[in-house]
Amino acid sequence: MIKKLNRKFYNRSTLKVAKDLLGKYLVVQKNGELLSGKIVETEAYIGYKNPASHAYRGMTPRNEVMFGDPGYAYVYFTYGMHHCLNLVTEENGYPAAVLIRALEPVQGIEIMQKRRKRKGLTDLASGPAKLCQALGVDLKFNGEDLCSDSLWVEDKGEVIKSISSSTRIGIKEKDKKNWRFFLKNNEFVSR
DNA sequence: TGAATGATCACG
DNA sequence: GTGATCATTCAT
Repeated sequence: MIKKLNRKFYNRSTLKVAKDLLGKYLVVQKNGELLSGKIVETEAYIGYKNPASHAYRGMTPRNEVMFGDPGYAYVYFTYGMHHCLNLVTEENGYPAAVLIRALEPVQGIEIMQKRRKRKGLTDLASGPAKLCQALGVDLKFNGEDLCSDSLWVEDKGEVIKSISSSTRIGIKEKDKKNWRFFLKNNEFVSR
């Protein structure tokens, strides 16, 4: 049974949402294209006290979506060339989101290969900026409603075997929180 | 290991 | 305005 995750799903503990998203399917529908992939790796960014979060110094024009209602997309541009996709969690006023770090490509693989200029499967969406390039996600998706018909997550009833966790990638603070989650022994996770 | 490449933010 | 920084990727 396939069902689109509703706002209630996102309005929960960010760590729970980050883990529950593994094995679900991210879908992007745009310009008549339908692209999707299984979520195999996520990271949690929670609250304003954690220096690793964009929300650490309070609300700014860039991160304001993180402070809003759950179930919306937070997309940001970084390193002068890359986009990253987050799904906003928890109640309005509390800044938190789950970074989607890697997908196993499922639908629209030829389009992804063309966008990524890569032939195989494992290199199409095995990183937060890679999957945005593959799916065509850019700043126009910032603030997009995940309960809409252009960007959403589906539960196909898939049962997850084993979840591993580790420290988050690419953040320099010595925060030892194991807030990165991924499917064990999955070949589509980053690096 | 380091270059690419530009938006963002704090500071003043 | 200015300068440091950056939840990355790819080629060397």
